[in-house]
Amino acid sequence: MQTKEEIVEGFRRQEIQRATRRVLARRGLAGATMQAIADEAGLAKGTLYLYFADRDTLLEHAADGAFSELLARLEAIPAQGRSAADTLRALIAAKVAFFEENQDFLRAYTALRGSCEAEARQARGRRPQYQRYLLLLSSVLEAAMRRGELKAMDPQRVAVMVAEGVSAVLLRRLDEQPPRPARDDVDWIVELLLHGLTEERRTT
Amino acid sequence: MQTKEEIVEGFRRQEIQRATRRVLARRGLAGATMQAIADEAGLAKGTLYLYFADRDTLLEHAADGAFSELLARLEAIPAQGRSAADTLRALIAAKVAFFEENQDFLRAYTALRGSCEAEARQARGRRPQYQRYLLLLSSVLEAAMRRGELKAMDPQRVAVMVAEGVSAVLLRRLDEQPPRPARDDVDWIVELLLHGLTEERRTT
Amino acid sequence: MQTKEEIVEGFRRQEIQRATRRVLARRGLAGATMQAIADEAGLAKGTLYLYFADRDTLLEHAADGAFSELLARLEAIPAQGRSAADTLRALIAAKVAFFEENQDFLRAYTALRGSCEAEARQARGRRPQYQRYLLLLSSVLEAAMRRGELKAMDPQRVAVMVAEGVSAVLLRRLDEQPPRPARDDVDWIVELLLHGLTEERRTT
Amino acid sequence: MQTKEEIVEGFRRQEIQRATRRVLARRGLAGATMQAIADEAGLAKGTLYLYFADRDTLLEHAADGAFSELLARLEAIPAQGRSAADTLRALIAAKVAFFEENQDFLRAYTALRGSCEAEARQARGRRPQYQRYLLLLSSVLEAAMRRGELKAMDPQRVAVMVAEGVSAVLLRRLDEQPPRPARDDVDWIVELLLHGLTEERRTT
DNA sequence: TATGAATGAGCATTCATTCAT
DNA sequence: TATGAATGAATGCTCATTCAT
Repeated sequence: MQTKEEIVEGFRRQEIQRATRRVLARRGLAGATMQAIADEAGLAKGTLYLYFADRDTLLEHAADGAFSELLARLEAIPAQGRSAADTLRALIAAKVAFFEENQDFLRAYTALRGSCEAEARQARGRRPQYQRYLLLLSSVLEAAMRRGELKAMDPQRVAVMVAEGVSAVLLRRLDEQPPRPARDDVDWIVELLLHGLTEERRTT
Repeated sequence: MQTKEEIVEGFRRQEIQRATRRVLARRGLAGATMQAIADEAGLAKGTLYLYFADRDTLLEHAADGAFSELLARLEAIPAQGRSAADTLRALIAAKVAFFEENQDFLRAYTALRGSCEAEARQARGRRPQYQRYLLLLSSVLEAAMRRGELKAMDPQRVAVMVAEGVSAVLLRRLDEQPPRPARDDVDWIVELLLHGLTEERRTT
Repeated sequence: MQTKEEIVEGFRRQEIQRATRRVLARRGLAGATMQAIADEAGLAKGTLYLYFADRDTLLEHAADGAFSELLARLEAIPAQGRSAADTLRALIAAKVAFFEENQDFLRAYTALRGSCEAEARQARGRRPQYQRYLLLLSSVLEAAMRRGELKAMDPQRVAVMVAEGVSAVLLRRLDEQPPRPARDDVDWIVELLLHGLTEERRTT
Repeated sequence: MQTKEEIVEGFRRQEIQRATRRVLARRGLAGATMQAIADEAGLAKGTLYLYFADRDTLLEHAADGAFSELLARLEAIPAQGRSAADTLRALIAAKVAFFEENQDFLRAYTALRGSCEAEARQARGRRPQYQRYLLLLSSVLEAAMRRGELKAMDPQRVAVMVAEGVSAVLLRRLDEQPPRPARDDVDWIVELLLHGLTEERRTT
């Protein structure tokens, strides 16, 4: 616990990451030049290199930072003593809120996935936040399946589908003009996920 | 109908677009330089500018071309005299096949969405293929709803969710090593979409 | 023999090399930026890269070009039917003239030998002009030794000493202000090389 | 004689110069960044500026330091009561030893001569060690000439030739792989310098 | 004195775009 | 129409130098 320096360094890194996300949001991936980021952060270009090895690394960390925050929020949601439906609803609502708040950044983020370099590194490290997110989802699903609340299905695959489906819907929604309040969609999505499209007659 | 010239021009444009997609697939967005595309197309760099105003335009058209093809395939699927479930299955299967065939290009394509310029233009034009795709989906859904095969829900929103959910799952699946045969997932996805996660007892 | 293009390319390369040598002479190694060289050549910076892969390569070729010219002059000197002393005198005189003409460039050139990259590549290819130069010298010496005109010594080592000694003297002389006419030194150097420092009494 | 402070300062300067030479030897001119030198010296980058005005100055002093050492060794060789041949042999042997010991540094040093700034300053100051070295050599030569041991020639010019010839041979030898023991060459060089290339018949 | 975080000018290099042929 | 040599703006990155502590 080497205080002062390490803490200051941590803050600087955070600030730079935040600035990066703002630039990414405002000007897109191509517009996120080191100069633009430095300006946004109120630092000199060279200073960025004291905290991040190169542009790719910085961009990656900027994304990681955002996803870590989302993960933190999701992991703070207690699953205990709640129905799967409620937990799912809570998780999705949190995600919706997060996407609303970070919509600009997320829009640009999609682009990162196409950059060769970044992807190569990702392929190795496999963005751990994402794995933990899937783990979180699938364990909630699995528990509910074991309790008989949900159908027995492969929880991992379902987790991917839920995660990605929701992300994609939310992401594409960002393109809509004007954006309608995302919160409206939570019930909707949950309903679809739980009961599907078919009108089913339930036994009395 | 201004024959010869226009037709030749059309072919050239197609060829260039295809070359662009191949390069995009092989080398990523950053690697898709005008020189690389020209080489792939067997043309000189300058010639590309006779057919497309600039790089952004070319990239956009290259993407449009691919999506037009997908759309053509989907629109060729007859909805008449089939259950909604079957139609949905057919549509999804076609999409899965398309994603399989174009996986490399699609991987790179995601990156396009981060470029400022392209997005600005997109925001205006709103990629018409996508709109038609949604229209196709939602009309299938709406018809089924009217027939009582599916629950009454807002068909537009559901269309978005289905479209995006499926796309996202398929897209992310491309990162998996080794990729498992996508066809396996069709049933799976259809089941989830139609019946949801909940174990429902159906009336006899 | 693919005329036009290849010839034009050859000329351009020559021009660029010459410009490089002028810049090197005027502003030193550190001052020989790509921009400075481009300006001197009356070209755009980017154009240089059409002819040379990178700065290091350009610098190396610039040097090679100069030495090739020196070598050509030396190889044009006939050794046939002349005394070793005369041939040696002619070779040294030619070298002196060359150093006079290229003094500024040569001053800067010394620096190249310190650059890691360049040296690494040199270590492999061992600057062929230099090898040929040594070969030329040592074969002249060897022939004279066989004829009994010169003492029997290892001609290779002597060649190195003569080559380097003369080069070094001429090189360092360039620093002298004001430079005295180098031609004066030819006799001097030849005398030293042939007879040494000792006052010897020759038999009648 | 302002003790303490001045002495400590002197030591620090020496240490920094030595560190600089080590870095220069190990990493070349371009690799000798202020950071690398500071690390090698175990100091902070900023501290270097307390002892040397800027990088150029430091590099120059580092070189001067090495040459001062060489000069000290050479000046310690007594010329009294020895033949010119012996003295010359001793001087050359000492130089050979010095080149052997400092070969890495000397290799890098050559590069310094290409830097504009350094050269400009050098042109003015004319590296005093070099002048003293030439003086040393030429006075030895002159004395021997006066005693009739050596031919009457311009001792200054001969000194330059001897100094430079030997340096150059030794310097280029550093490039040879594998390096043969330099000591072997002393006799060789002395023989050439004293008696030249010509086979002379000496009177009885 | 000593430090090292911050600076920003400067460099090599790339590549979309133009235009004379 | 087609070409590809030439362009030069723009970018990522380095490193000598400064200065608040």
